[in-house]
Amino acid sequence: MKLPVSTEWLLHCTATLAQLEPGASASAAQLALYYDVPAAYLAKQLQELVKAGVLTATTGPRGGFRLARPASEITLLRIVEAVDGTSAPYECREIRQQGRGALAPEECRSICVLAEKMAEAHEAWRSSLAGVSLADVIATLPATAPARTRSRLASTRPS
Amino acid sequence: MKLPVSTEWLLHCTATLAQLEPGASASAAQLALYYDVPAAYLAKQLQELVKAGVLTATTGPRGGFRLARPASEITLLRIVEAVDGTSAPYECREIRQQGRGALAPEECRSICVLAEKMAEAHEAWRSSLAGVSLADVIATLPATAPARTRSRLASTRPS
DNA sequence: GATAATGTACTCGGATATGTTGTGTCCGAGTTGTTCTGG
DNA sequence: CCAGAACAACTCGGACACAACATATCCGAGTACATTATC
Repeated sequence: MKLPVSTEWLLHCTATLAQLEPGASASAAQLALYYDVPAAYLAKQLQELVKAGVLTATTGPRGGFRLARPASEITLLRIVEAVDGTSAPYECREIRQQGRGALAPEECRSICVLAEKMAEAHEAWRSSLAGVSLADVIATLPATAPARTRSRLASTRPS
Repeated sequence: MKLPVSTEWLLHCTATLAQLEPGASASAAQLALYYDVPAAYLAKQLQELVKAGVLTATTGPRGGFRLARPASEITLLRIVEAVDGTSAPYECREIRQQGRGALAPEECRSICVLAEKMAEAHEAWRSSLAGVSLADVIATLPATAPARTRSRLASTRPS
């Protein structure tokens, strides 16, 4: 069970975008320089966030990505699931109905206990992440952080 | 973020072993037939559980695997982590200290907020699984289940 | 008949191929801001 | 000086290789039981 490395990139990138002035945007190249990560791959992942409705993208000069919603409405869960997918890590394939020990179908009307417990654990994980928004994350930073972030990010803009 | 398919196999296999009489054991080949899964691969994974101290193995005829501890002391977390490893799915690589936006080391004395929240979510997941033991799982089964499991499992023994 | 040696069948354990998914890269379509030319 | 058109640079978006891990398989080392021969 391992999350893609790009998960960290996108969590930080969205947190960075949340510190921009309303209406401002940053390009994939800018963010890649800001964190020293592969630009093309980062762009590919940012597109996933666009599809998930977390970000919006504008093409052309001065374009880039920005938050599609207020930071307070974007949870860490939305971001993580946009990158990694919404499927649960444990997938019940009903092996209790296979092989010599196969149970009768009528005995399997209720969900397998093991699958249920694994699903509960996954839900606990989801709830934990759903309880934290980007606004919460920004709130923990020093008051001077957003201004510095904007300044340093602007220095990565070409020309 | 995806758990190996063998996770389901081993959860069911350990639950099956928990239904055996004290001292009895089942071989990898038996369990493979019982659930209709690849025997060699299942054996490989069962070895991981032995290394993790969840099971003990005895070689030779009438040998096989059995629980190394009482079922009440074996949590689902132990089993899952024995199969998949104990490392957290989110690995913080401190990208906040890289690139143009790199923070000063003295600003990074405390853990990154994002890494902290991801770790909390993982801990919620672990706690959920740590709260369920094999004994709890067995307790939810009908009272007639263990006897039937033993009977069907015995039918997979060779000769 | 009891005992000891022998053989056999079964068991785990580790070393070895293959497929799928994450990782990384590249190039093309589209849009915006700029520049140049003509009125 | 102003307006319009052409240009150029920057942007996203999707299509194309590479690598690592899960999956699947095989064969060898070791052990306990059953058998057999001997005393």
